[in-house]
Amino acid sequence: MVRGKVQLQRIEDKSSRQVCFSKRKRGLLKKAKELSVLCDVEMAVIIFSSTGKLFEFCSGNSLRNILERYDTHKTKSQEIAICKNVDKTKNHHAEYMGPSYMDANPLQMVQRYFEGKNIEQLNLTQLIQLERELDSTLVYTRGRKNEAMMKSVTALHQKEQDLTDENNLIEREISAIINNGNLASQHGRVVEDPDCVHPSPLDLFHF
Amino acid sequence: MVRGKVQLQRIEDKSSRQVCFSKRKRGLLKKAKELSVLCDVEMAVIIFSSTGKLFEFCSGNSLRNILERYDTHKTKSQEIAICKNVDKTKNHHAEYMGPSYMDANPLQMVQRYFEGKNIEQLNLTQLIQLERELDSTLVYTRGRKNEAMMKSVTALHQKEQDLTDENNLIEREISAIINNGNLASQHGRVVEDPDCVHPSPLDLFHF
DNA sequence: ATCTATTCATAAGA
DNA sequence: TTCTTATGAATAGAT
Repeated sequence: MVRGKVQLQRIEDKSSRQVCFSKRKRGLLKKAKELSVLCDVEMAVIIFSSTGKLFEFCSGNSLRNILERYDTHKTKSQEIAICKNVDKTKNHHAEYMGPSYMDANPLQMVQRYFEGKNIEQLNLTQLIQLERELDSTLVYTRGRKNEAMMKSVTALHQKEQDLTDENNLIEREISAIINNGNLASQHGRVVEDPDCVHPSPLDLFHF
Repeated sequence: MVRGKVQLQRIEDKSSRQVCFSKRKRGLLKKAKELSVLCDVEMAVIIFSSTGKLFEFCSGNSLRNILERYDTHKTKSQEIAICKNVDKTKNHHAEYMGPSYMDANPLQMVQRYFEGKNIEQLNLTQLIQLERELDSTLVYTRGRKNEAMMKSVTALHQKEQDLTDENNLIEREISAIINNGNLASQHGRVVEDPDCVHPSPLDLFHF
């Protein structure tokens, strides 16, 4: 940006690139801190240098918290949209199922699993095992969820196809009726009112 | 930073703060892009405005990938080494604890949570919710595990220090004994066999 | 690492 | 919100 502005492309010389990284990283982290303080926002910056070293900044005291908030935000906004669509089409999915097991806090699930034992009391070996199991279960659940979503999508496509076929059929029937009507008119020499336009078959459907 | 430099503190006027946020966010994201391109680094920026809106930047095409790399970086390298040490040194952690809750298949946990309902029978809405809850629980469990690991490490360091001190003490005692022995030999004019070398004090310990 | 000529970012005002 | 502008900041290249 100085003494002849630089092009926005990878600096090929390794040493210059390293120097530039060092300077600009400092600048960026400074700007990040300023933004978070001046404007009172929650934010995180994660940088992996080309040598694999990690640099980070976060506004509060826990980057992990921000990542969790990010996850929540992302999953919520996505899933709400998907849920809405799915539930609109297949709303027997959204039927009332008695007291929802889902209302429990996630931790309550673990505690129930450990038959009331508080997670704080588990030792390291137990925690490692629990982590591994939660991970597998999460992976499995994701798989099931994706499968369920794919089924929904397939079902929707099928429904779409069926409706399209039905529409075509009806359209053809209507055309036939109209044509018969025209033939009948012509045969009976009935003069048509020019202002009276036959509606297109498609106009019969409300979109 | 201009027309009288600003103080690094929260801008109290809401409107000014909003304007500042908008401008500086743009600037920061631009700088982030420049850094990632010029210096060819992997990076992510996550910003939540005070109104809760999410803004993000990432160098590649998936912020999620970067977050995973972040997790890996933070946990794996540390924990593998720690796990080995911990279970070797404090293996009362691995002691038998009666019928292990951990022996259950991860899925059994979920099924117990759903009171016997098979996960295959859950609908999409339930699966999405379950996924979210497992995710939170996993994050929480990881946090607890890391905490436990850090405690173990601290304890190990202390133990290491204690052992080192003890070794030094013993070493000094042995040296003293050997020196006394040498003095005695010289006084009694006993001819030493040159092939018979006194072992170093350290050789008394098996590593 | 330090210096300096430039370009960049942006606070304030319109 | 957007534009303009004066000025402080950032930084590429040199040392």
